[in-house]
Amino acid sequence: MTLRSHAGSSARAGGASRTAAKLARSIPEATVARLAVYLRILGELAEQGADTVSSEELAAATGVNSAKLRKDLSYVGSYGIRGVGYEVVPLHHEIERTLGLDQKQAVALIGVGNLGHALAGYGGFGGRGFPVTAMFDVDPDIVGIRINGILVDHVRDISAVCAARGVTIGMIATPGSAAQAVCDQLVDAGVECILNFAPVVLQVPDRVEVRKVDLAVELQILAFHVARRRVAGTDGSEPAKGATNGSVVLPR
Amino acid sequence: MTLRSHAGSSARAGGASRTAAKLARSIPEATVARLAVYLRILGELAEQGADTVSSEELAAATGVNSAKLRKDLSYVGSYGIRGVGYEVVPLHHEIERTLGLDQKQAVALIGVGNLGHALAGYGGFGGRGFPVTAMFDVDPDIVGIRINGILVDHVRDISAVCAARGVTIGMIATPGSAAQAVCDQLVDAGVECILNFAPVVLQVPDRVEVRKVDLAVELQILAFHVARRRVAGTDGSEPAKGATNGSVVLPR
DNA sequence: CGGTGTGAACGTCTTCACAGCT
DNA sequence: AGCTGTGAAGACGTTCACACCG
Repeated sequence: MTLRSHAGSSARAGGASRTAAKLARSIPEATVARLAVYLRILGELAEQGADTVSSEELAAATGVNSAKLRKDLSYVGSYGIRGVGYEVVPLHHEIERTLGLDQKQAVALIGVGNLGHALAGYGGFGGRGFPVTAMFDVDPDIVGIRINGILVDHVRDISAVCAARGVTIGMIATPGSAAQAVCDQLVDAGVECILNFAPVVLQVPDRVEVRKVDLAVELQILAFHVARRRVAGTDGSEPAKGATNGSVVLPR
Repeated sequence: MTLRSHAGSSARAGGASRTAAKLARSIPEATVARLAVYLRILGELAEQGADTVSSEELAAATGVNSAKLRKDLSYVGSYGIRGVGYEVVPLHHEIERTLGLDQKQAVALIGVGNLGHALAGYGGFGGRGFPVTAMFDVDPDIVGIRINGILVDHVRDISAVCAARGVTIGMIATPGSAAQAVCDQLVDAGVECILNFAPVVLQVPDRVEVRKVDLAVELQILAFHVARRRVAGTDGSEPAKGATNGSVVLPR
């Protein structure tokens, strides 16, 4: 079986999308990530009773430029009214459908240590269509307890439990040393999407999608920017409105 | 003061890099993120006593293709030996210097709830040049306790304490409703880099760099891929080795 | 010969600018 | 008149392929 490895902070590695490329509309990965952000703001606007938003307003609230926002929304369809803006509720609904959030995804959490506890308690999951449906650990003090009503099972039962409960997404929050073995079991259970918090590059078959969240990497990227400012900065010169290239000046 | 907002999952919004663009070497943001990954693997290789690695080997271990890896490394300088590979220790050292990791960064953590606790206990920080030097919360049960030897202060003292301890990076792990106020105080204290875990788009002055880690967004992106497979997938057709465009086929 | 370093080609994402609808 | 939707242009990042060096 061909293996594909995954790296980078929150990076995708590639995959499908050759089949039937012309038949269906195709959405850039970058757009998908932003749609999720628009969705949250639209939800807030709906709660506040707003009927419509202009691309300019929604762009300001989500921190993107309005042309990009309009192009992003054009991928989900034409839900705007020219001269007026977008209808909040229909647009919200349509983005949800586009992201596939109308079907709930059962999530498994592996590793119930510090981070795992935090993830288990994170309200943004269950409340937003991602009920944590299974939990696993190896620590005998943790296996058998209940968190949010979910029994923590032993890691050795990952395949059986995940398959039985129809888990579609796995979150790995184990130490790095255990991550690959846990990942292999998830793959055995048929899980095809994995969110990896462990600081290792997982090897998975081509059909499995891995996203990585690497806290140390995030800090290192910020450290780079701090260092850059130390030398290049201090001059107070504004980078000119709208300067948005991703490059950066080296410390030396 | 001009405000700039930040959105997206782990996204940068733009900024500097117009000044002296030709004078210093310029590193793409995407490369910076990967350098941090190479660094970790190089550390492991060094521990195992490896002297040299080829681009092919290091690429396999970090999950990127070898051409990209060589190009990335060319930004830090020529530390490879043709016909042999890269010397592990000198390369490791040089990447550290390039990322600015030779100078330790004092980190402040705001919000010591579930996630905050996990972040405080995360070994990858202190051990890797990012000592958590200050912690803040509003909960009277938490203010005053010590975690890893660090006293948790009240959020109202953010500016004073951060300025006094030379904090350069702030991590916001508060509920969304508190995040902007906390962020404003960090900015007042002179902090210019912020890692935001709260599900809000922070408004900051141009000089401040924000990175966002949004767990709900990560899951939504994966959900999108699950939904995509449900319709387009199931055909088992391999996407052809090396297919790596970021596009994706819509559920409908 | 083997593997790095890099110009050039390619593809993707972003921005611009305006036609066209309400 | 105002704002969306989108082709076209531009910037950026990735991949290719090979010259060059050890």
